[in-house]
Amino acid sequence: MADMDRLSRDFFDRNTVIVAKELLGKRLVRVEDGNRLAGYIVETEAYRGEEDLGCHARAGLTQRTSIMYGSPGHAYVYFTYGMHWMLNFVTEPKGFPAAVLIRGILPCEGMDIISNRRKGQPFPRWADGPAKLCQALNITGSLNGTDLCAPNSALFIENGLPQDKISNNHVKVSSRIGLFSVPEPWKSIPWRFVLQMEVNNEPAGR
DNA sequence: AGCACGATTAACT
DNA sequence: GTTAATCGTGCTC
Repeated sequence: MADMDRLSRDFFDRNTVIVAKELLGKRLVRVEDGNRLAGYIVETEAYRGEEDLGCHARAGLTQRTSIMYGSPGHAYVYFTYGMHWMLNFVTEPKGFPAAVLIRGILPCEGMDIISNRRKGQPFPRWADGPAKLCQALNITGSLNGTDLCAPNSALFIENGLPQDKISNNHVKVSSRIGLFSVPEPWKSIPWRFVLQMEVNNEPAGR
């Protein structure tokens, strides 16, 4: 039953760092024109609260950050560097601004569409970056605010790999990427999680 | 109104 | 390793 596989709001309504780690191995699903595009989440980062000077919420409540102050289980999609979209999931109770940045997925469904959008790149590197996966799954600002827990949502998460099947030995923890002018301790806080997967050089099931 | 910079990527030396 | 591409956001004047 695919619907029982979908993560509910309770999953996101927890400490952001725990959610970021437990999102590893889950399956991100994008429904577009009736097609399922999907991939296993392999890299995440936690951004947590106004005191986290790496988090957009350091600026307080603004039009852009308001989604992070809302209910957990919604998509926060923002535009940066004049050309790239980034996908995040809002976490923690309403009123506390926090989100998990999805930094990489391993595509597993909709391979033809994804590979066409990522021309020139070899599998499994079609979506190994926060902007790359948004391009691969056609995620833009129109999906900002999407409720991941609503029926018929264009974006949601499925259980994917069972949590107890992911050994801590396969999860690499490090500081977050790209925070050049962010002061310590936020610059080095170990809130990045990477799932080390064994991957063939060819997509499965083709 | 103007400015500096960004949770990046691809292409280059 | 270095750099251009390219524009929304938040801050200062």
